[in-house]
Amino acid sequence: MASDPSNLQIAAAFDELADLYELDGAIVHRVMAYRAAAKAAREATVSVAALTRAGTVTSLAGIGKTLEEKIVALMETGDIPSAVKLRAKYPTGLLEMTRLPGLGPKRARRLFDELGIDSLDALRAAARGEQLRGIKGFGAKFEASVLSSIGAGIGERPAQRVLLHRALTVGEQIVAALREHPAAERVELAGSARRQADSVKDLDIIATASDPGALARALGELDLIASASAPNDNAARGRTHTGLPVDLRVVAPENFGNLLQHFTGSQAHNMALREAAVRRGLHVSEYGILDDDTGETLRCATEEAVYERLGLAYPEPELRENRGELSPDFVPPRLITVDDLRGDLHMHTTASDGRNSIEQMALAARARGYEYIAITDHSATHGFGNHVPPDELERQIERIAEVDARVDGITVLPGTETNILPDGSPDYDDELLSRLGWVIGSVHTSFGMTSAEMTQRMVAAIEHPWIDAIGHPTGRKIQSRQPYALDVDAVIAAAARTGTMLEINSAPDRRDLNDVHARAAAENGVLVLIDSDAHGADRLQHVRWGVATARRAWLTPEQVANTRGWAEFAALRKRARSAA
DNA sequence: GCCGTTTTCGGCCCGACTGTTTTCAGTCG
Repeated sequence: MASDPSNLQIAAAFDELADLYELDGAIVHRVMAYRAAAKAAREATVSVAALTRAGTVTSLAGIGKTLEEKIVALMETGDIPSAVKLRAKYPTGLLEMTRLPGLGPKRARRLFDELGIDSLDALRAAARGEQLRGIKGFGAKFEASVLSSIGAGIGERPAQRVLLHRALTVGEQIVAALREHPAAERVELAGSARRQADSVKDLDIIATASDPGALARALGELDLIASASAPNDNAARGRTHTGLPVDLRVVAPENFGNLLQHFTGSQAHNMALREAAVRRGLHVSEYGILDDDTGETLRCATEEAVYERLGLAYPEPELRENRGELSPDFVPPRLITVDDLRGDLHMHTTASDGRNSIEQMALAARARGYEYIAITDHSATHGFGNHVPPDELERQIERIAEVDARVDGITVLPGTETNILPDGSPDYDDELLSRLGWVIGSVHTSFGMTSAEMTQRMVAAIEHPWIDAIGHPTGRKIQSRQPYALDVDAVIAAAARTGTMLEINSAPDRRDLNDVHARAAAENGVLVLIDSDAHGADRLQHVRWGVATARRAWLTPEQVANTRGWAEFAALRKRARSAA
């Protein structure tokens, strides 16, 4: 391999091995070990390849001697021998087959062994020919289900998840509507939406009610619900008009804490929680906590009671990913909230591709209670007809100064979002950059560089004296674009060394830095910035999504630069530090 | 395959649902 495999690539290799070993009939715990190792690699805050070279990779929980050898092979040869062997044995079509509902690795393997079915096409043909029912454990209903699933396009691609902001927009309306119902008592969102994950698969809602059946029936009657299956006395299931599944469970008040905890997850958190409980002679489920000694089940009205019975500190939902929140020495951090923000350092106006004027942005920011903003339109080489050439930026500086002088109660900084060119330099000259109050550097072109090249480019930008912060540092777009190849450790180290801030961009499809990287940045002493990247005054509120990511990164207000008042923030800018 | 106040082997979370079953394995969350 030309350069070290990234943590994401190592994680992908382990996930693939988990799938292949599962098809191969390995015991479930071995498969789980590979999946756990993939999670460990994906969430490691340092380069797994670098740890491997240093001989310390087995210090990561879930990675032992065997997996260390596989990483070494991946680094030295670009592949893992056992994966090569298993790939030759099981066609990729088999993995696509296991995406169909009701068809897992065991049953897919049986169809492969007994009928030679190795693709969705072959499976459809066999189902049409009624050949599946000849295999023990398969029947006519399964053939019909296969044809319907394949007809619906399931299996051709992994199930698409919905961006958090879209899911919450409708999810919060559904919760609000259910709370209005006369039978409703408590109604709470659970699941990955409650944990503020990047994307969600469905909406889980947990409720208590004076008349459970009435509340369950109410779900399907909401205008927000396009279709619903027949509700029973304590559960209902429906779909929104965009097809997002919604599950409502109505429970007894004395069990509400158990259910809410269970359905908030994450799965990894719950598994680790139950393992910790077993070591104390307790068994946790959605129905309560069973005590081995007494044989009694403790039911919990609140989540707090669940964690308390297990002797654990209460973790906010955003922290429930089994990333240390269940450790005995876990101390709940005071997580940042939207109300902690005092400024926004990344937004656009009509000078580039924004929809509003400088003044409109300033007034909207002031209405949010901010003390300061920076106007950061795109720079000279942005293209798309939205660039700001140097002479135009000079006029923009004048316009911003005029608004800053005229509008009371908020400081408006003249800034730019300058492109980081392939060689790492900004696309305005230093003299012009020095006249600004704030500069964000972002990569918008040449995404295809190697990791070494991209890292060198980014570090050069970080070392530039007039670049105060790096915008959307990895370039990822949730569900649509992978981050560019980049050694994030090196970027964090350079940012810490130079006093350059790293942004959590709040655009709901970016949230970049992500939770894992933002946590690593803060732990290494980098000041994190939460910006809206608003292209209109009504988008300043997008900081909600950046704050959500920051909370998932365990960030406190102290670790986020723009929670400071203006005087303090001003002095933290790299340009102010250099001058001092 | 990992891991250890059950330590180097024998465990490794919990329960519901489904279709094909006559007692359950596999799948799913």
